[in-house]
Amino acid sequence: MKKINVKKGAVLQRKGDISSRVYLVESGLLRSYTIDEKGKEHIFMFGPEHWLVADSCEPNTPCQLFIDAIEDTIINIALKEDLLKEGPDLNALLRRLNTMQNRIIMLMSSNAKERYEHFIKTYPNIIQRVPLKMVASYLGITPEALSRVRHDLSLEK
Amino acid sequence: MKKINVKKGAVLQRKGDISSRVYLVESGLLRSYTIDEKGKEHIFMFGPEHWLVADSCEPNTPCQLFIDAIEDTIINIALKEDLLKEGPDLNALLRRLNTMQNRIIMLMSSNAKERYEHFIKTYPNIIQRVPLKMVASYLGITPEALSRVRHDLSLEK
DNA sequence: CCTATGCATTGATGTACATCAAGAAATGAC
DNA sequence: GTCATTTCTTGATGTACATCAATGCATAGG
Repeated sequence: MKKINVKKGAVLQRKGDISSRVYLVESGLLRSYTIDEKGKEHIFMFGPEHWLVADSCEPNTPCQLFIDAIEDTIINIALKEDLLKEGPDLNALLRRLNTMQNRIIMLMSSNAKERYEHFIKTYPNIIQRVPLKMVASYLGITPEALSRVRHDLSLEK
Repeated sequence: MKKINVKKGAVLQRKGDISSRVYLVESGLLRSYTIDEKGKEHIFMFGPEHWLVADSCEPNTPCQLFIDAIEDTIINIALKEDLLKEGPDLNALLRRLNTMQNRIIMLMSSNAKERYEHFIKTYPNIIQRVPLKMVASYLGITPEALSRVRHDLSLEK
């Protein structure tokens, strides 16, 4: 468990790396994302303070995710093996499963506006800290679409 | 850990239930799915033999998923608490996280045809066992769209 | 301070997929 | 076997969102 400081923009892990590192965010903000064959970027998750950020790849297989810092960030680095040995935080694991389950359901059942409203409710503090185009990438829509959703919502009030 | 037989069509769990049961499939096929506010059904996952099927809801909160049997199925039922106590299968948990991560990436980056091809590659044995409309529901597209994807693919060869 | 780069917005157009509707084929009940 | 129900396909139309392009605003670097 090694504590380090990373500067905004620093890349901790690249797609294709073989790594079983896990990053526990103490302060700041990480993000994990992938780049598909068409060159498009998709944010998998944001990692604000107290979140665990990691690629859930199998041991000794190439990672699918890039991980980098959106803000200057202080992280604790651990290895999956070590976490597993010392008895991992099972509740954290369950919570993570739950988060991912919600995400999948949302991606399958919601349109752009619903996704945005859900995001705002679930992560009210993230929206002020990242450019909107990253929010769009997380939601699975384009920045243009997000801009229009926000415009429409502002009219409704 | 109780072993039971369930008939095709039997419902093991409903959305809104408070349940921390986990179903280990010995033979047969389960499915978990949700029904959204618009009344549309979305299959979250299929559970063929040796899979673990469960709602990843937090303890004592209502489930989001229905779980039922697509075929006559033999399952072992356990409680999450018990599994946690006796040291859960961590590798299975990691594999599950990986599966869900892949699903999220797929939903964000792939079109209907790519999703279908990915499904065929990943679950080659499921496709013969379920109606295509369930495959469509799993992929997040309509049965009509799936039918056309399959038609186009058959022409390509 | 000025300029370059990235970000957000807006409009015009394109497209993948949804929806609706009808018919054919398969499946199941009796 | 026959009838009813569900499933699958095909066509016509609709729509949410993507894409492309232009412009105004910030922000950062020299």
